[in-house]
Amino acid sequence: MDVRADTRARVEQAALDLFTLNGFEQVTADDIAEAAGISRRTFFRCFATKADAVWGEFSAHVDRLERLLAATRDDQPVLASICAAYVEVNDYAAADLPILRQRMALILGEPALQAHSQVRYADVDRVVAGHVARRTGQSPVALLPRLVATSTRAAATTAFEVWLADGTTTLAADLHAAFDQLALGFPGLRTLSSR
Amino acid sequence: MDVRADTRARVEQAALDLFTLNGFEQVTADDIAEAAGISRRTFFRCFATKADAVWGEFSAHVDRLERLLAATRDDQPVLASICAAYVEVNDYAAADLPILRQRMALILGEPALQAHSQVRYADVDRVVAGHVARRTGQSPVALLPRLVATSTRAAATTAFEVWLADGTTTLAADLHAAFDQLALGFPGLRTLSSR
DNA sequence: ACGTTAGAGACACCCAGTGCCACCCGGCAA
DNA sequence: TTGCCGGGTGGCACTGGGTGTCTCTAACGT
Repeated sequence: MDVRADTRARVEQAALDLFTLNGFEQVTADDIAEAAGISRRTFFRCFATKADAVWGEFSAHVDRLERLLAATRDDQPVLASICAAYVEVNDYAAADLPILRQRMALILGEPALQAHSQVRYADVDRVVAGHVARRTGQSPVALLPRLVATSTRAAATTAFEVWLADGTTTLAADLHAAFDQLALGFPGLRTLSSR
Repeated sequence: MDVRADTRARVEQAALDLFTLNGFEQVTADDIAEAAGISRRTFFRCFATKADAVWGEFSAHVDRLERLLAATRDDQPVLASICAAYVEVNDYAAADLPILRQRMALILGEPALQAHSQVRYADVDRVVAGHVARRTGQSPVALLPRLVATSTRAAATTAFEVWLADGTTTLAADLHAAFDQLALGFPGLRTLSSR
């Protein structure tokens, strides 16, 4: 199983490189298997779908987000705690940033991966909605918890897009900028045509 | 082509009913074709994918949303104009509500359709972001236009979920409730544990 | 009556994903 | 050494979504 984890990482990198080079749709499972030196069947044992090869250990990130939210203090505004948790969970070492860029460029750029991402985001939303529900005493399926969950995730995704496209900003800074707009009801909309 | 549109509608209804009854994944394209009395190949000429059969004339809705946004007056707050446009474009006749419920229950409930929806939503987001960009003089790909687009869409989707789950509320009322929370920076978060 | 053309079916094909079985190899008891 | 066992692997066949292509037919104008 040590070998197994190693294989998984090797397959993942091969897939990432092929997807980046040729586009997600153009790369077949056979291509990845061949590049990684395994059989097609083994590829699908490492990753349930082609798309999963791009997401790495995402469920671990969701678990970490959940723990971070559970550990927040109650005197902190709800949105601030969510923002801090998002920043914390996306605090990568400088050495890991290139691979993060590669991953996110695929996820945000390839239609098939955008589609798949919705399923992953649903897990994130459940966690955030649960946090808001706990803090406000509402049901997790009520309007406010759900709305906060989806719109904070929208903020995070948008911050990622801007970070990816710009290249000069910090992910943490972009996340804070997006959350600030959201928490204040889009004050940027009130300074019209400032250009 | 009169026949064509007629066929399309018949196929769509057959697909909708089969999906509702047996689940999206369980129904094959052959099943739908047989139920509609056409060949499998013809089904895929009516709808590019199985998922598209659920969405009907969605691009027409997006076009209508775009026209509604273009027609808004500039002295109206940006968020208010977007909310009004969303309400307007989702103003169905009472007779059409059952089929809308059926459609949305599938889209919001079936994982495969949730995934597909992301691609459709991207078109909506482009339109809304363009509107915000025009109103604020910013680039459509800047943080604020994108953020407003994604979070208003999140609000609309959440409103749909609540409307669908509740059954006693009006879609317009739920949309307004969600947009109000968003526009005011979630005032509901400040009345903690009111239960 | 004649070609023309769009819609439909038939068929072959590609690829994602799954179930099943056979194999190989390291460990372990007799 | 022999035999058994269990996990990782490959091979293979199969289902199902989606596409390209050919053919047929039926409506159309002249």
